Amino acid sequence: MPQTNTPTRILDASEKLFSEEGLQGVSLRRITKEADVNLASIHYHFGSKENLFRRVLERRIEPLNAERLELLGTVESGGAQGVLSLEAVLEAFLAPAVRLRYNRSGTGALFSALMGQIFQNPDTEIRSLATKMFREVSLRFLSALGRALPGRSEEERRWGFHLMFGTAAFALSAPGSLIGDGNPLPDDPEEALARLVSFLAAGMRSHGPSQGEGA
Amino acid sequence: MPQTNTPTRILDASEKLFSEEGLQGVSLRRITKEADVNLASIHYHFGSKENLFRRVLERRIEPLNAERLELLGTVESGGAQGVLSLEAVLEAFLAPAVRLRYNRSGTGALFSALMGQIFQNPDTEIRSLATKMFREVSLRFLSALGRALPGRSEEERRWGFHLMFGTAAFALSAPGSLIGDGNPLPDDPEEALARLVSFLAAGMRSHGPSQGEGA
DNA sequence: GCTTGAATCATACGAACGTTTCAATCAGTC
DNA sequence: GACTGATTGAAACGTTCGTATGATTCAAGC
Repeated sequence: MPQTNTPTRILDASEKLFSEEGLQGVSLRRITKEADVNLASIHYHFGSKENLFRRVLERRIEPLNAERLELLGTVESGGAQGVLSLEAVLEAFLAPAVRLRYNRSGTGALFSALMGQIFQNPDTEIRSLATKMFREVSLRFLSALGRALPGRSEEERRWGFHLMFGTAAFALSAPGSLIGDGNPLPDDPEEALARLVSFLAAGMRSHGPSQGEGA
Repeated sequence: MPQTNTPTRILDASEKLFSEEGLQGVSLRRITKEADVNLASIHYHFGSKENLFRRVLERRIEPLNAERLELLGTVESGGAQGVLSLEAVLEAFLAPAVRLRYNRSGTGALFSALMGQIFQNPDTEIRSLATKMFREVSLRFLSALGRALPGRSEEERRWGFHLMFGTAAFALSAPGSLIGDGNPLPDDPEEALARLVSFLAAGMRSHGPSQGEGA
C-alpha cells in the first residue's frame, strides 16, 4: 500500500519532474514511473497533461496568494494616512515566496525552479496559465506600491514591479550562478529575504535615467 | 537560389525557433522547414542537434563578450587610483546586451529570449554550455566590481553580480509581464539601459540585511 | 568531358510520445 | 455474496522524434 493516494502521488512526482527536467522534457510515462502509478491513471484523474500541469501550479500558488494578501492587508491597515513603507510592501510580497523556497520538505525549491522556468517559457499558453493565477494579487500590490512610492507614474510602477518579480524569481530559482557552482542564495531564509528587500527597495527608489552619478 | 548559404540559414532558423518555441520544443524537421533545407543537411553541417545549439549560442555570445571586455578595458584604464565608477562598470556589462536586444534585425530580441530560457533551464548540460561561454567575462567583471564597491566581501559581490545578471536577463527577455500585456521595457534602448544601470547600482549599493528603514 | 569531393535529396530506422480502449480489480451496499 | 460505480491494469493506437543511409546533383580541376 502506498502512503498517499494516487492523485497526490501524481502531483508530487509531476512537481518534482517538471521542475528537475523541464516542462516539455517530461513524459507522462516518466511521471507514472516516479509516482509508481499506472499510465492511464493520469488521464483518469487529470484528463490531460496540460490539466495536470495546471493543478500542479494551483496547489502551490493559491496558498501563496492567500498569504501575500493577508500580509499586505496588515501592512495597509497599519499605514498612517495612506503612506506605506516600501520595505513592508515588498516584504509582504516576497516573504511567502522566500519561506516557501526554503521549506523543509524541499517542495518549495522544486516549485521555485518551476516558476523560474514558466516565466521564461516561450509558450504563451503556459505563461498566461501562470500569470492568470497571479493577476489579482499583482494588481493589489501594484496599487500598494503607488502608496509606497508616491509621485511615480503608473508606467514606472509597472516597471518596478516587473523588475522586482523577475529579480526575485531569478534569485529564488534553483539553477547555479555564472561563477562558481550553485546558487549564491544565503543559507538562512530570513537573510535572503532581508537582502532581497533591501536590494529591491533601493532599486525601486532610484529614479531611472535622470539619477545616479553617470558613467 | 536562396540568399544565404545553408549553414547560415539553419542557424537563423534555429535561433528563431529555439527562441520562440523553446529549446526542447523544436524538432529538426521544424527547423529544416523554416530554413527551407533538407533534413539531412543539419547533421551534415552540424553533426547533431546539441552541436547546432552550441553554434547558435556562440555566434551571438562571442561578439557580446568581446564588446563587454573592450568597454570594461576603457573603464578600468580611466579609473583613478584603483577606484571605479559602479555605474560605469555596470554599463560596460549591460550596454552590449541592451543594444543587441534592440537591434534592428530583431535577432537580438530572439537571442535575449533564448538567454532567458537557458538560465532557467533545468538541464545542467544546457546551462553549463552557456555559463562556460560567459565564465571568463564574468570573472573579469566580478573583479572590477571589487574596485567599484570596495569593502564588500567576495560573497556579497557574487550575490550582487548574480542579481544583476538575473535582473537584466529577465528584463531583456521577451515574455510579457504579470500585469497587462507585453514586456514593460521602454521603447528606447538608451533609456532601458539607464534605468537598468540606476536600478542595479542602487540595489548593489544597498547593504543587505542591516540597512533600510525596516518593515 | 570525365573525375572527384562536397552538398543535397528522399527515405527508412527504432524509440518514445500523448492518448485511448477495455478488461480486471476494488470498496461499499443491500 | 451478487451488484455497482470508482479505480487500476496491460496493451495498443497513430504520430513524431533524432539519426542514419545511400543515391543524386553540382561545381571545379584537369
